[in-house]
Amino acid sequence: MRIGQIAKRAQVSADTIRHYERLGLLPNPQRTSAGYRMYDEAAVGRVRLIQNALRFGFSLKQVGTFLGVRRAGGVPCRNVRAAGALVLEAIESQILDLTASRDSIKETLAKWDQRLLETPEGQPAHLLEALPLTDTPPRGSQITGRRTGQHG
Amino acid sequence: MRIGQIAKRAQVSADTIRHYERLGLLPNPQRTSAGYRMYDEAAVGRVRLIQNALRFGFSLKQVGTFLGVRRAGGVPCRNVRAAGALVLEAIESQILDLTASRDSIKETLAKWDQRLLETPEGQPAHLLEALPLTDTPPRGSQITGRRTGQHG
DNA sequence: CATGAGCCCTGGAACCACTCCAAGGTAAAG
DNA sequence: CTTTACCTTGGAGTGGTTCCAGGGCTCATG
Repeated sequence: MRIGQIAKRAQVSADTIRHYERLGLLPNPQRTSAGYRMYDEAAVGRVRLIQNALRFGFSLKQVGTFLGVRRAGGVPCRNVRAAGALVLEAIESQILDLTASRDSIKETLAKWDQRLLETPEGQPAHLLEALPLTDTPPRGSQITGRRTGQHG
Repeated sequence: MRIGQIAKRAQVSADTIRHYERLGLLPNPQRTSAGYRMYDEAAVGRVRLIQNALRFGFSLKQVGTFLGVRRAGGVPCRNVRAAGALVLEAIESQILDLTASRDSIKETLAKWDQRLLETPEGQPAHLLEALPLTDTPPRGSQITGRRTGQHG
């Protein structure tokens, strides 16, 4: 199979497969005389494994580490389990953060609507100045780049 | 004030301020003869406004648009309000996604623990293969790069 | 054989909001 | 004069793709 076939079967783009290869997550495939990548069935499984791990919340780097251990004859399962626990923690704290954000945003929108009612059309209502104040330093993003989950 | 002062007062790094300037979100400041940027009080407010807008969930690009309208003598408030509604929608759908993810992750971890119990130490438990299946295409990330919220 | 459609190749830029770096200049204190 | 702390610039890095230009290949039809 050529890259397009594999891509279709694994529900990713051909670019994504080449990307994984560049990062060393997929072994270098055989090539035709024209330089085309040629894959076998097992390749679909490897791509899907990576996708599943990403959806779970692992980073490509982590997946690469696990796969590296495995290729070296090791058994990464304990590491995988530990990393999974961290993913869960991160998600839970994100949910808390987002929930708090949502509440604050709702309040802000309500405040804005009132302000807009009190402001004649064409006049500035200064909504941006009415944003909640910065009272905590904006340290550390924690979003690891999760994709839309079909986790459940 | 020099850039470091402004940065400290607005709780951001000097790099961030230069970044905003590069993007046109902050006006080009006056310079000393040595080329140092010099700011007045109002600059702190401008930086904080941007930070507040980011925390709310707007992108720098959006903030730039709003500020551009304003600088052109316009009144972006209606646009700001509409964009705010979209931010709320996005956050709510993220919360739903993350909650579903969390549940699935918990299940997966439980499955893994059982598997690990049944697997002799040093043997592969194949946790990665036991990840939930890819049944939906992984289209579209939606994470807009939100930072840790102190929204409430 | 020529043409076109559809696939493939490579290396690199783009996304976002920064962050960090090198390599150098400046200011103020001891 | 030295040290320390600040400042300057342009550019690269983060993550997980996606998209692009500019070219080559394959196969089917005219």
